Amino acid sequence: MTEKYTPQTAEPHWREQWKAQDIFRALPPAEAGDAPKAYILEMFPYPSGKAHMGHVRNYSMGDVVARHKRAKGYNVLHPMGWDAFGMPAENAAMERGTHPGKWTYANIDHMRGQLSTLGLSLDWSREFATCDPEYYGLQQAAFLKFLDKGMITRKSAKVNWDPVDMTVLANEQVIDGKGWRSGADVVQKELTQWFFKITDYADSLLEDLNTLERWPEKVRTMQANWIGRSEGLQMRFEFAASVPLSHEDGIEIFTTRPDTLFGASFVALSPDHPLTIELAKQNPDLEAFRKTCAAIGTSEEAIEKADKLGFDTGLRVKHPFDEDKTLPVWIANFVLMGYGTGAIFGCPAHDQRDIDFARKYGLDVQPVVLPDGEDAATYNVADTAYTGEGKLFNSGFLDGLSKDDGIPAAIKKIEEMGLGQGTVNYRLRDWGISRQRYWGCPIPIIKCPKCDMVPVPEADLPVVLPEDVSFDVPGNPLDRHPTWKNVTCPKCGGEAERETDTLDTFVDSSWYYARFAAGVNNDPEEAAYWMPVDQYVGGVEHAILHLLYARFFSRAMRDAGILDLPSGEPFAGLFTQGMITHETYKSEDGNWLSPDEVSEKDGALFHIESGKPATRGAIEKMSKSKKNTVDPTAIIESYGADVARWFVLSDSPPERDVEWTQAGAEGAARFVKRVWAVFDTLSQAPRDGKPSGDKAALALRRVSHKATAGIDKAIEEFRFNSAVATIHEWVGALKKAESGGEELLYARFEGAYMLARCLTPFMPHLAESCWAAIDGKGLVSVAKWPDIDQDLLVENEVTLPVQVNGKRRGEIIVAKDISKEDAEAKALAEPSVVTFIDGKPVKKIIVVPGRIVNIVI
RNA sequence: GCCUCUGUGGCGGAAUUGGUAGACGCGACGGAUUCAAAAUCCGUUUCUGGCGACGGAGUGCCGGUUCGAGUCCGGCCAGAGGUACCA
Repeated sequence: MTEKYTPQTAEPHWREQWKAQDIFRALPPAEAGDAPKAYILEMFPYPSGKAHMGHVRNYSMGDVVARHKRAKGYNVLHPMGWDAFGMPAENAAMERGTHPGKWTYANIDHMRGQLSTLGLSLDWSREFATCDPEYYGLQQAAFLKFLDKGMITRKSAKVNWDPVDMTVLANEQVIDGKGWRSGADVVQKELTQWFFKITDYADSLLEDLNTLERWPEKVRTMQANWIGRSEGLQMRFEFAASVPLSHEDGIEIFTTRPDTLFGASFVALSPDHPLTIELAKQNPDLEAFRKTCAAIGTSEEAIEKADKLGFDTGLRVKHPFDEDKTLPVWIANFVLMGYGTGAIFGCPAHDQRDIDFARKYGLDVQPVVLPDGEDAATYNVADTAYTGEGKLFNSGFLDGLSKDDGIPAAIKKIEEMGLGQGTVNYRLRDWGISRQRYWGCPIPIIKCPKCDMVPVPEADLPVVLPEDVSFDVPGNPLDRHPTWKNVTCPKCGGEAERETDTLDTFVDSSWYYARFAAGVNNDPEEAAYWMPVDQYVGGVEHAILHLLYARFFSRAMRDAGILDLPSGEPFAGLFTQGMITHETYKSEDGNWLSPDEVSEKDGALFHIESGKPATRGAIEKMSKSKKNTVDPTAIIESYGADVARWFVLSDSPPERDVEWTQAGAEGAARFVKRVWAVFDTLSQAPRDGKPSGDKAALALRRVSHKATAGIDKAIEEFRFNSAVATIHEWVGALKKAESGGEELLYARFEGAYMLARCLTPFMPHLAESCWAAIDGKGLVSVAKWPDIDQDLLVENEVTLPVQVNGKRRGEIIVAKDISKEDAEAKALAEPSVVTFIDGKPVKKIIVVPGRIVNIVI
């Protein structure tokens, strides 16, 4: 041992070197030469205050990919910025009286400091925050372009309204129907709001999922289901008797199961259907029913999980195929206004929600699909709807048809009758972007009593948020700001008001990747060069909303002529990572305790400070409220950034959750020492050598070359935990080879020379120190990935397991290319196998070359 | 509720295309070193029967396909993520 490795001094040293030599700056297209480009991006953080271990994991993974690409000769863009608008800043303003901007920028400064200690190979020159006026000004310009191109519309939508705080609440701020601060009953309020017409892109967003080969299958499936394209029938049920209503023609419904029309037993309207509203004006009981439904909430989850509620309007409609039959019209809380026409027909026998409803309110249940093997005379449906395949019966002209044939037949008939037509429907709704909040991007619109909605002239952009606001009074400060709000109309010069709503923060994160790509000069050509992102990395919780919005926005930017991206797809490769979890503890009185406030004595847990008993809770996602967060800074200070990085990349596969443990961190620290010990003994090692016949040397060289190939592949396939395991084995092999002949020592040096470079993506600081210890040229962070001798990867002998009736009974060592016959013969001669065959006749022998021999008796 | 995913030793997990289940790490246990400890190094470690040789069982549960299933199919159970105003 010559020198001890101390991360506390080595890590800052190397970071200074990287900074001084500016090695992580992406080259402009003109300087890149033949190097292919690689745009590596991790989802940028919300500056909530402190970086957490989830950030460490996310950015460590991205950094592995970025550093690996760089070593493979790519021109890499790996930027970082801040998703800086959002509710927590306003909450902080209300709680502490600071300005949201001040709070946000202070957080950014702190978190930038934390992230920079991780040794990430980031190009900081492109950094921005979405709350920078330069950024949101461009966003406002894009908004106006979209408006001009007809991609934006205004319509009414519901919000959660807190009548005490006089403010709009997010769904997560509504707890059991009450406002989180005021505790008041939340009511629903209709507001006219701005919408991006994402539904115009529904087909493109759905179809192009097929082109995203480097996206996880599950994300594509989730998005496809979210878009929810379904072919069906939109048709009218005519009223049985004429009614004094504006909807005198009847009720338009949408169905995906027109084949079951003969099983219809009711028609149901959404509580928000225009007809419902009209009827409620004449009927106080119905109005009361609507209020009951509204109290359930606006989230899909709340509506779907609520008990089925119905209200009989007393109206009746005609069955389209049976003149003698009429159906009752109900209002039902499970019918969503946002989907289809806001009205359905109910076929209880073949739809679970319909049967729940029918059983509750005593409505008819008429089966019309007969499962195979059932008797038409006796078949019935109890409380579980039958949704499977079968033959239609009790269905007039549809009798005997399958579901797939019955659907077009029913549609054809309805079309001939002039009652409706086959249509395509989407679950996807337009994207509501208006928020009644201060800390967001102002919508660049001026509301003029004469000219209506007037875009802010381009020369007046950005519309900057006013600084002089207070949060003493609830509600949106923009709404009561005297000078900012009141302006003159750019069109007529008359008195007018600004739109005081701001944009949904999802808008900010829907195009930041393009802003990074465009570089400091916001050059469209540079954006075209870097786009699309080659590898995007982030949490799986964004699988639907953020990723769908970003896919929409890049298409909209393309079609508005803002971004040159023919495919419209922003992310060519996507990886979704799991969360970091940690153990939780609770005190006697049920309060959360941080794990280091708890100790164990004689098998019992207790709170150190009070001495009172404590209990261990579940292992959960790290969160402040559960007091189970681990501060990355403390870890970095005591163990070094490499240890933190190594830990979050070890053990768990990247897509799965990983539990933070103290023991795991210590294990990582121990490994750093082991690696250093290998390099520390190499200063005297021979630098030159030749491949030779020395057995031990050859074996070690095989290990090194195989490991390098394995790590290379593992990184490309996002199996960092496998790469870590391989590095462990490799270091173990190098360590064992400490003494030996000249040839072995050379093989050891060669291995170390390769290892330093393979280690760089994972533990870049340690790798630099190792590289320096063996006189590597320059910085290892810019060294090329090691070359591999392919000959060393091939084994010529393999061990084949031999099974008898599928159970492993022995093994044989054979040449790699042994013939089936020889393998059979050798397997049959193996003594342990012979015992099990026990003289019985062999029925069959399966030989899978290079894999296995199975003898069936 | 609905959509998606996950489930393997004491723990995190590995297992290529259906082909030796438990790589690698953590922990635990035993040993070496040490006056002692820390650190380090070596060994054992799925459960179970057996002194042993060697068996039996085993990848959330129930069933199926196959020469062969952690992997494929059907049905359950449990947990996680999303559910359109958290980011």
